[in-house]
Amino acid sequence: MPELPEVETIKNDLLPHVVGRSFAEVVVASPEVVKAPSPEEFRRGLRGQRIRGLRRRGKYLIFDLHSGDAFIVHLKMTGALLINFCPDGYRAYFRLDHGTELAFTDRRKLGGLWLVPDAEIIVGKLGPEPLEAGFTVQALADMLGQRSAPIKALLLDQSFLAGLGNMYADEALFAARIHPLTPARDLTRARVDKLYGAIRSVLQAGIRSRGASVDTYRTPDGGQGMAHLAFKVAHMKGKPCPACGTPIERLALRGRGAYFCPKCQPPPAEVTKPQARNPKS
DNA sequence: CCCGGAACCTGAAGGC
DNA sequence: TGCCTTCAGGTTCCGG
Repeated sequence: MPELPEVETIKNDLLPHVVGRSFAEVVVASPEVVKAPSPEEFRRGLRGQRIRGLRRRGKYLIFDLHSGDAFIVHLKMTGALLINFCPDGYRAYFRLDHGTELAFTDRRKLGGLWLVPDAEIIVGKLGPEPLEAGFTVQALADMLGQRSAPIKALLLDQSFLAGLGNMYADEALFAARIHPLTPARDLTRARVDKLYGAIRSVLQAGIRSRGASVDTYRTPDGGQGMAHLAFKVAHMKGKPCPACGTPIERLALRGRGAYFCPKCQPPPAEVTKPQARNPKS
């Protein structure tokens, strides 16, 4: 499940192979992965274009082209970009002018490819980058403001903050000792400070470990990341909390699994006693 | 504007 | 053994 550290790793690995190259051949094997324009316009429009740069924004991978167009990839859950290796069942295939081959694979076909005249059409609505200098602890405090949504729902909202996904959100909340259902506006400033540091440190650790290879995540050379080996709560239901030994619990939040330690991350008051709300009293 | 839930997609895993 | 349900979750859309 590529989140910020996984996409950052892929970007860094691909960078030396693609910058300055141009697309010599474009094959779309699964038309449904091309989101814009039409698959045929995409194929014709991308062919011949030269790559000026490659960057990451949130979980999007952006190939900036000399024409000003942008070729954008989102891997969603099961997508991968492989270099010089094209497995059966690939969704799209790209050959660059010096012979480098790129294959886009995506078992579940949730991922997407775009060719747009301006990258901002796709990434313009994303929130701030958590690892950039402009994202300060005061900025986070201001963003949380009077929001009543559960803190974890906000952390997963890409227009709120770009790049965190389910795994790293759970890890950051554990590191900051915050229950995932805590209303954002109920966080004390001390908690916001801890959360800010936790978000940045779990993402930086994830990048250093080349991402987390749960499910089908692969680096462009087909290798795996090691970040999941350091996870403390994500996907650890029933396993002992590394801090206190209490079994990790899972609750459903917005259709996602939220993993947390019930002792280290005590629930907010309203969640503790839902049955106290009795109309007949 | 804000919030929550469903849908999309496919394969693995668990329960009975 | 086999069938059924649940889980996995990034994003978008819809309804209150």
